[in-house]
Amino acid sequence: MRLSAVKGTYDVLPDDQPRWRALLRSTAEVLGRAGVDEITTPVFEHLEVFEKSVGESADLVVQKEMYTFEDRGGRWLTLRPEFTAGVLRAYIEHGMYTWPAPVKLWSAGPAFRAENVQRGRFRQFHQVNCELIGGRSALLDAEAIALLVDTLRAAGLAGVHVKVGSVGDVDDRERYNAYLRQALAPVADELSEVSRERLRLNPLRVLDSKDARDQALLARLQRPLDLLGPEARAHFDDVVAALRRWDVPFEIDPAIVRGLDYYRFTAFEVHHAGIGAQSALGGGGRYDGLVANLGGPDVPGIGWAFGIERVLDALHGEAVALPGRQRPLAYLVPLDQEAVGEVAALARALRAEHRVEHGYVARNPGKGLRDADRAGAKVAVLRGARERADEHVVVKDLRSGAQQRLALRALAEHLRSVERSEPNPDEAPRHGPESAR
RNA sequence: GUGGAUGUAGCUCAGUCGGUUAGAGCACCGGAUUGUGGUUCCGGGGGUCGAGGGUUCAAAUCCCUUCAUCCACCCCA
Repeated sequence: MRLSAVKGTYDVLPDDQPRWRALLRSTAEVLGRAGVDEITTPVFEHLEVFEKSVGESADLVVQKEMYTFEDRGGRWLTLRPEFTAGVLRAYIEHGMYTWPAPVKLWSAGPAFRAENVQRGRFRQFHQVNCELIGGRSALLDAEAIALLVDTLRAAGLAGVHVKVGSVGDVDDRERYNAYLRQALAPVADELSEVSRERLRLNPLRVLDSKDARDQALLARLQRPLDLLGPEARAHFDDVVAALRRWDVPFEIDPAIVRGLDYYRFTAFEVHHAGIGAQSALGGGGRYDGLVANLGGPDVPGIGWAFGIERVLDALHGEAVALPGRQRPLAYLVPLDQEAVGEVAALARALRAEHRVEHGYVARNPGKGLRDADRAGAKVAVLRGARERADEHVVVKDLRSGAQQRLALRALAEHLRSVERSEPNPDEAPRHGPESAR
């Protein structure tokens, strides 16, 4: 049987690479200006890193969807299903709690979950992750949300919908769960099967129901936001005030819910309408207590992640112009055997400044120009016996068809002027978050 | 784990009352054009019709099984 990529994995082909690079470049720019430094952590960690991060309530599902294996040394290792746990492990391991707070870190790379695939959901997927660690201020919550929005905008996305809510503290959550059980008990028979099951296992998640009748029943109920304690309420109000002051567009979602229970206070999601059922581009929240769970000091933090595949999907849907594969400025055609070596040496010199390709076997001009055309070059440079006689090359502009004989030593300057007159789109400066607004 | 749709050339697809050597467009190679490309014209290579089994004189087509892909459910760090 023919070999194929593993289910849920895929290849990023050359034509797609510039889109990835552009997204990561603008991300690094926006986050860097905000004082967020990049950190790269391993793609696998000790199983315990993820076990401890999800805590006791480690949903069986969550465990089941981790790629865990035993290595030859008998260590139980897990391919990261998310970034936060690994980044916090590094934060603790390197004593970053002694650095001036807050410590701001971002990362990008693959993550792995053994899920069933559908649009926007893969088994190896890629995320950009950002953590602001070591501060309780609501300004950090607002900054995190603003950075997520700014990053997506800098990537060129317009149609992002930001939902902000709060899951409160531990007491708030317990209180709301109790309220839900009590409020829904009388109408349990009218709930969908899925929601009845959720009510039993994890009442909060009933709020996520996609069933219209469920939502009708829920409409009369109080939302988590309505039952927040005074501390969480004040924190949330501060976050909202900061976002409004900064003109960050968002809507309050009083029913926002997180699957894992390490989240405290602020929770947020960013959605996009054009990417199918998995409409979340990303999301995040505050996780006071997580660092302590992982064996570090009791340091609070807030973080988010977005899915690179989903953002690229959304960009495609918005028909945002994205760079394609880079094309050579010049393609050098050897017209005889001796010229093969000559153009190779010439290309090597010209590559100090430009993308230059060349043929590896002697071609007649017809074939050679076709090669140059297919390579997508702006100009073709021909070299054969006639040119060798007086140290010239023939330079042909493949767009206009204009052709000239040029002294070999004048070629570099000529190519420079071609490049100046029509810069490669991939090298053109991209707009920043300001111009995207 | 569940449901639906789809699997035919490198890519996008046509081809079902079962009936010659299975087609198109794009891509690729060659020629028209042995020192001038991209347009055009002519020609060519390329197929276990996802796989296995069955029915039939005859299967891409009908039946069974299986695998894969996509979308959705479930779940969602």
